[in-house]
Amino acid sequence: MTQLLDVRKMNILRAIVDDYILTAAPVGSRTLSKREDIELSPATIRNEMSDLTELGFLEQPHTSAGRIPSEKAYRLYVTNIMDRAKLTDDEAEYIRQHLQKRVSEVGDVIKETARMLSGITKYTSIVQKPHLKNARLKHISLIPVTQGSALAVLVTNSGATNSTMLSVPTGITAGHLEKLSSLMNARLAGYRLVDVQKTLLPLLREEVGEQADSIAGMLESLSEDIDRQDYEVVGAANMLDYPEYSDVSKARSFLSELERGEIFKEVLSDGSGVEMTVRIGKENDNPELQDCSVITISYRVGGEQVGSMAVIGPTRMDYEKVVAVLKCMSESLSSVLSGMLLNPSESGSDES
Amino acid sequence: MTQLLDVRKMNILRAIVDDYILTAAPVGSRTLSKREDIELSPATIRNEMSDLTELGFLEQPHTSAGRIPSEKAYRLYVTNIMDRAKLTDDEAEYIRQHLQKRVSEVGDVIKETARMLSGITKYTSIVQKPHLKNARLKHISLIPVTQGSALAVLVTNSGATNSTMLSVPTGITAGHLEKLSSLMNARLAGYRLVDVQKTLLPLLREEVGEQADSIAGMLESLSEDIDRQDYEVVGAANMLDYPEYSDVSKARSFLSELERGEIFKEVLSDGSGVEMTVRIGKENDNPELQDCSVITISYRVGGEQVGSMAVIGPTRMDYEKVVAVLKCMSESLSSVLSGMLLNPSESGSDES
DNA sequence: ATTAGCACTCAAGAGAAGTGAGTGCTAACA
DNA sequence: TGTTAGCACTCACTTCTCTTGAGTGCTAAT
Repeated sequence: MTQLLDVRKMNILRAIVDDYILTAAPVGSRTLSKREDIELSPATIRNEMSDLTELGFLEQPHTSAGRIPSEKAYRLYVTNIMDRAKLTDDEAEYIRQHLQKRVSEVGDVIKETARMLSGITKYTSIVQKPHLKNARLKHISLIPVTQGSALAVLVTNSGATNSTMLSVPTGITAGHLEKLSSLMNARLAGYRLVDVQKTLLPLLREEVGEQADSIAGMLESLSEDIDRQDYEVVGAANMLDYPEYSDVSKARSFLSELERGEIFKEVLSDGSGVEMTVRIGKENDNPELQDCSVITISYRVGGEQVGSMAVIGPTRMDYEKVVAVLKCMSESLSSVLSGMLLNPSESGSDES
Repeated sequence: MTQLLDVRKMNILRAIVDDYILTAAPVGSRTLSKREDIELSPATIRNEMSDLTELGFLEQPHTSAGRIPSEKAYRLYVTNIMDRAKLTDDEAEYIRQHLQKRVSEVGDVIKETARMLSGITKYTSIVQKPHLKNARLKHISLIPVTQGSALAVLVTNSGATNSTMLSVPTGITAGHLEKLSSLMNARLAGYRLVDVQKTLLPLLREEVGEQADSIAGMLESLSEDIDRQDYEVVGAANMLDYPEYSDVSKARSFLSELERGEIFKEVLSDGSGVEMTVRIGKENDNPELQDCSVITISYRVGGEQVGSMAVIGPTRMDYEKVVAVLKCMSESLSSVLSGMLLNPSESGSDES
């Protein structure tokens, strides 16, 4: 798909991107010619740079400034480093170790993942909590709380749990609840929650007979609860370290947008099945992200994709590092969660 | 306790504080003399300002600038507006309405409270989720999840619930869990959770006999869970709107500190029983808050204080508004939560 | 006791000049 | 023909000086 650049142009382009990622300042020909890996005179480099500009890989803020990479250049760059990106064994080990220290609650592991992700990359990280849609219902309890409310506790076969408050209509007694929950266990256990939600809950409504109407609302909010998605965001403040956000009002609008929370749906949009996606600058729909890059990767529990995580940084982010860290983090989180949820006594990547 | 300033000085001081809160710029004598509520010549005002400076209520950034209020001045100011601060009925109604729209989960109500708090004040808000310490245990369920883990669900007599994952040592069967939970229900129900945690859980350990050691860990993490406190923070980005934080590095360190989360303990420190506290500038221990003011108020469920909320803004925050909003918000949240938890079918301020 | 008048201070803004990193083009060179 | 040295040119940035104006304190008059 790409007009292949000759080796020399490639080298120069890569050098420019590398340098710009580091310094955020336009790169000039003399700077490049001083590098060890480029043995050309400034003049020659200028000629090549001129070509690269014409081809759309470089941009010039103004005549007398150096060049900065265009988004097209980043794209090419990313394609190239994609496979190369890998952490050293030490770093990978560090991540795995740290993640396994916190093996109590799923929520804590997610939080720690987000923390490490932003701690290592120095960018902003978002980690989605595992959703339950594809998990199979193992058990449901309806625990009466007051006369007007009950707690529904879902346990899935992957060991994930979720509880939500239901408001119980007057007229439904504890006895009813007990019957309802055993009916649910009989009918729904073993099915994927997404099926429970879409097809089985409505069916169930028919079956309960007289109280059908009163119970409808409860089933509805149960269904809503299954959809509920939650996120951990860490390191938003990191963005203030980059000259891209030295303008306070820009920083402000970025942070506000993050806080609004609508970003998440976009950023972590499944891309169902795709391992990793890289969105560079304008490739992001959200205007607030148009001079950011977002790299997203999914994670799994027992082979099943249950959530994703992302790193958001300026377009000139250190793609190689971020890609490498994300790969490793996804592996580690997948294995830790699988260990916790499927096989809690020991930590392995066993499937039940 | 205070050397009473004469009426004129008071007026001038109040005018200066008012003006400075609005503009964040040093206030000069001419500006003041133009105000309708002050009928004095600039020169006279200068004399008074000179006195006020000597008394420590005003500061001068440099010779040829106006004056800015000292923290001592804010203290005095706050003392004066404390009772006066009150929302109009419309505003109060608006808050109550909005809060009651979201009556499903406690978590949502807390989140909405934080949102409104920062939305109305334009500062940063922190709202603590209600803690359970003083609630009385009504019921506890231990639900087996996998062979190695179980979910403990606490239900209190106030209707609050909490669930936490426990890792179950090998050798403890579902039967054991069932016995344990009925033992717990028999022994612990009706006691305050703080007592359950401090005295009853350890006692229980003796009673379970042979498995005492294996179960100890579970009881331990149950106890930890009761202690767990959680917060909603909203509007951190608002701070970037104020010239106080136009310096990016200052903004950065503030935001980082917020994200670290240690602030919360300090900010929401109970002050058990105290309704409202105002900490101005250096009165805050945390260095990152030393040019902020923090106003904290507690809220209740059924008369019992169960959490608090705070607004953080620059020292020149609009104290009157913040105090008023917090008062109202505390009332509203208390009544909504009491309604939800104690008497879920209708929304009143009834006690069970 | 208050105020008008005046000299003084000082931060902030507007130009003006200098600096330096960068470019593109041309001509010489291997 | 591809590479490089040389040179004139561009333009953001820094530094400096100058001006402006909001503010002060002090003194003398009301």
